[in-house]
Amino acid sequence: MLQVNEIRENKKKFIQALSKRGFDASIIFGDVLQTDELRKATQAKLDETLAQSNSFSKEIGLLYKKGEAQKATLLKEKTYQLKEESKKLTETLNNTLEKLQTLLFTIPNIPNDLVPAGTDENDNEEIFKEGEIPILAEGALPHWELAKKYDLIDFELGVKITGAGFPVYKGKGARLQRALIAYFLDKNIHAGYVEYQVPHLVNETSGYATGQLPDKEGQMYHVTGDDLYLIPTAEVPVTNIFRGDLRTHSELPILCTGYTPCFRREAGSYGAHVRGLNRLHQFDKVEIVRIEKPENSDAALTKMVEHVKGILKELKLPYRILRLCGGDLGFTASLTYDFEVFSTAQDRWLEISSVSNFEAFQANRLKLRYKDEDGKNKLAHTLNGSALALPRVLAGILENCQSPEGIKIPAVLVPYCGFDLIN
RNA sequence: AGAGAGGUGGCCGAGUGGUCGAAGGCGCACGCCUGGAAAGUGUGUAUACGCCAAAAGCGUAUCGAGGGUUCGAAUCCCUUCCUCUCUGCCA
Repeated sequence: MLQVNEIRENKKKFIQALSKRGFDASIIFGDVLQTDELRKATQAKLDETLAQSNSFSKEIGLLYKKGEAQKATLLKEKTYQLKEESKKLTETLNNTLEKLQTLLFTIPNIPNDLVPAGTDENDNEEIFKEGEIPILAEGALPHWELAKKYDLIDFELGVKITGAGFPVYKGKGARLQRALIAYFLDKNIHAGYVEYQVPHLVNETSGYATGQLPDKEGQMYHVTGDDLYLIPTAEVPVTNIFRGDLRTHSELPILCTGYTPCFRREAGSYGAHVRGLNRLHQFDKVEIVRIEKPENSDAALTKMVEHVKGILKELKLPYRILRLCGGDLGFTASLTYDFEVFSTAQDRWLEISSVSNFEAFQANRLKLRYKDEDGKNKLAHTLNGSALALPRVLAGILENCQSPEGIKIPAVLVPYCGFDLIN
């Protein structure tokens, strides 16, 4: 959520920046500023009314003490009108505030200067590429075939138990999953992130605070009996740890990591692109989250990108980094880098990580602030990224590391899973 | 799930209708004292919004949240959330 003051001060700049998303903000900004003016005026009037009524009340109290009940009764009469007025003003104020909030909720974050204009993923900018794309032997298989061949993942069993998109991992498949989680967490901890284990269901307030609600209501599984949502990413519970906090500057930056399963309804897409592990309703992910001072958030994003690069390099997976264009940028993000691993057998890139700076957008909803060096309270910046999402990393490993002898496990994972070959 | 108790500032804790944003203590900050420290002592120490160029200052709101009664609510009433104790259930 943007701050009204920022909109007022940077209206032109923001409209221009938002146009990179294909979002025309000119009308809604006008609405916002107008509504805010009304809010201010109403508030001022209300404050004045209440001030007067407060002073009368004090006087009445004093008069009673002095035993001058008659004078007090006279004064009481005067307050009735003020009361009426303040009731009306309060109602107007509440309506205005609600309207303002509703308006603000529909405005996406301002794209960073680096964000290229564009409408969809074709306009994303490739900024980095690393790792060799292996030349696979004749008859190389996509991961879902490999998973079947080596009995690693049972998709049908998941359908039986739950439904499509809920795979069952088995034997070395399950062990590899567990190894990846442990490996990622260790890498993150080593880089200074503190590990958290958080709830997998969150309340409505948390959903609003990180921006999943109301924007992506349909994407989350809703447990109606208790009015809770299954988390679509650890970002939600982890970031909400800091909801409402007022920290001191010396506490920042705060670095967190956590493993959770992620639940996504993802209605809409069919065909080969959702086969196997490509798109699931439940998958595992290790997330990193940072709370930063505004002046450091750009550098922090770079650090996160470098960190993820380091992991992929160790895994020896061919990958590239994309800078998302305005049209592909998430609602709450200001700048996002997507990591994609190359799936050789499918001959396509698969997204495995998304690293974003949300600047103050989330913090404003979260009311996450810190006291800076001058004692001023400021909104912090929040960032997060996957390090990493499991299924497509697994797909990448299966497909790129396959050989006639079997699947050769990347060396860094061997200590974690306890085997170096799947055959 | 049932019965009871309770939610007050960074923390502890007083406050049951009137100048209460809230006693007192702890903590913290700054100063005094000291050769230095401790002790002692003085001052200060919430957040949001608004007015003001800004500071100072002022106004308004906030004692879990929402609503009500009242001229006036931390204090009374209703709803709701949460915590604790006992009972029940349970990995």
